[in-house]
Amino acid sequence: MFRGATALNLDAKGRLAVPAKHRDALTVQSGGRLVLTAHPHRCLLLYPQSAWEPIQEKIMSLPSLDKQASLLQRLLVGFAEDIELDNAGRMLVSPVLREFATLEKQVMLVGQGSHYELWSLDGWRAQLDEALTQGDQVLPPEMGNFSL
Amino acid sequence: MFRGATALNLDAKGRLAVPAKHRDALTVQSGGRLVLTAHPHRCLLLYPQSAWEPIQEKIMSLPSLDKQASLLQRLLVGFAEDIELDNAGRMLVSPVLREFATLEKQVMLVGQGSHYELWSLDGWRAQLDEALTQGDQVLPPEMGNFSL
DNA sequence: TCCTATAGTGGGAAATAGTGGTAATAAGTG
DNA sequence: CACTTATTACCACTATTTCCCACTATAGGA
Repeated sequence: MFRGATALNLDAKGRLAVPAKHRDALTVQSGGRLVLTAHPHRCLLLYPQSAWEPIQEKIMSLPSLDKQASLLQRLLVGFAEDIELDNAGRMLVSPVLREFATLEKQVMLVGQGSHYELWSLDGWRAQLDEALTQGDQVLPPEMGNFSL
Repeated sequence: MFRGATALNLDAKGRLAVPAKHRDALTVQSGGRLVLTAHPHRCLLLYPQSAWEPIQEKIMSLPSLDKQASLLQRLLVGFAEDIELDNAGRMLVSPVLREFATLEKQVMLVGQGSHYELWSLDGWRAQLDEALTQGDQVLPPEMGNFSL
C-alpha cells in the first residue's frame, strides 16, 4: 500500500520523476501501467491500472442522462489518462491535467493506500491549513469515538 | 475503452484532427466508421458505428407519441451523422452540429468509456465549474458509500 | 573522507502527428 | 447544357512529441 508525502518538481516538459521507492511499488501491481485522473478537490489521482478499472466501471454504470452522475463521469473518466513511466522513471503529465490541478513546478505526491494524490504545492498547503484550523472538528460523526 | 480529455482546434473548414492515440482506438472497432450526434447537455457524442446502432434501436423502440421519448428521438437520432476520418485523421463536423453545440475554434474531446463527448471550451468549463462547486454533493445517493 | 553505485535532471535528435493549402470532383443553378 | 460554387481527397510543410543518452547530484559503503 502506498503512503508518505514527497515534494517533487515538474521539469520544463511537464515530466515528473517518481521517487524510486514509490516507483517500485507502482510498477509491481500493473507492470507499470498507470492511470492519472482528476479529483473534485482539484488534485490528481494516480492508480495502478488494475486498481482503476473496477472504479471506472462502477462510475460508468450510473445513468448518463442524470445530471449528478454525468458530472462525476466527465470528471473522473473524462480526465483519466493511461500513463507509463519512461526509462528514467518519469511520467508525463498532460497540459490538460496540469491546468486542472494548477500544477506548476512544485508538486506534492501523497500516498493514500490504494493510490496516490498529486497536489500543487499551494493546493496542498491550503488543504493542510484547513485541517489544522478545524482542529478537533476534523472527525466525521461516524468516527466519534475514534482514538489514535 | 475511451478515456482522457484533449484540447483541440477546429480549422477554418470545420475539420477536427483526432489525436493519434484516440484515432487508433476509434478505427479499430468499426473500421473507421463513426457516428456523430447531439446530446441533451449541449455537447456532441462520437460513437463507433457498431456501438451506436443498438443505442439507436433502443431509443427508437420508445413510444413516439410520448413527449419525453420523442424529444430524445429527435435529438439523438435526428442529429446523428455518419462520419469518416480523412487520411490525415480528421473528421468534418457539419455546420448544423457545430451550431448545436456552439463549437467555435477551441474544442474539448472527452472520453466516456464507450464513446467520446465533444464540447465547446466554454461549455466544458461551465460543466467543470458545476462539478467542482458542488463539491462533495457530487455523489448520487446510490453511490453513498463509494470510495476512490 | 573518498570512491562507487544509484537516482535525478536536462537536453538533443529522430520520428510522428498536426495544419493548411491546392487540385480534382461533384453538386447545384441559371 | 454550361458555368459556378461547394465539397472532398490528397499532398507538402511545420510543429510537436517521444525516446534516448549524457551529465549531475546524492547516498551508501569501504
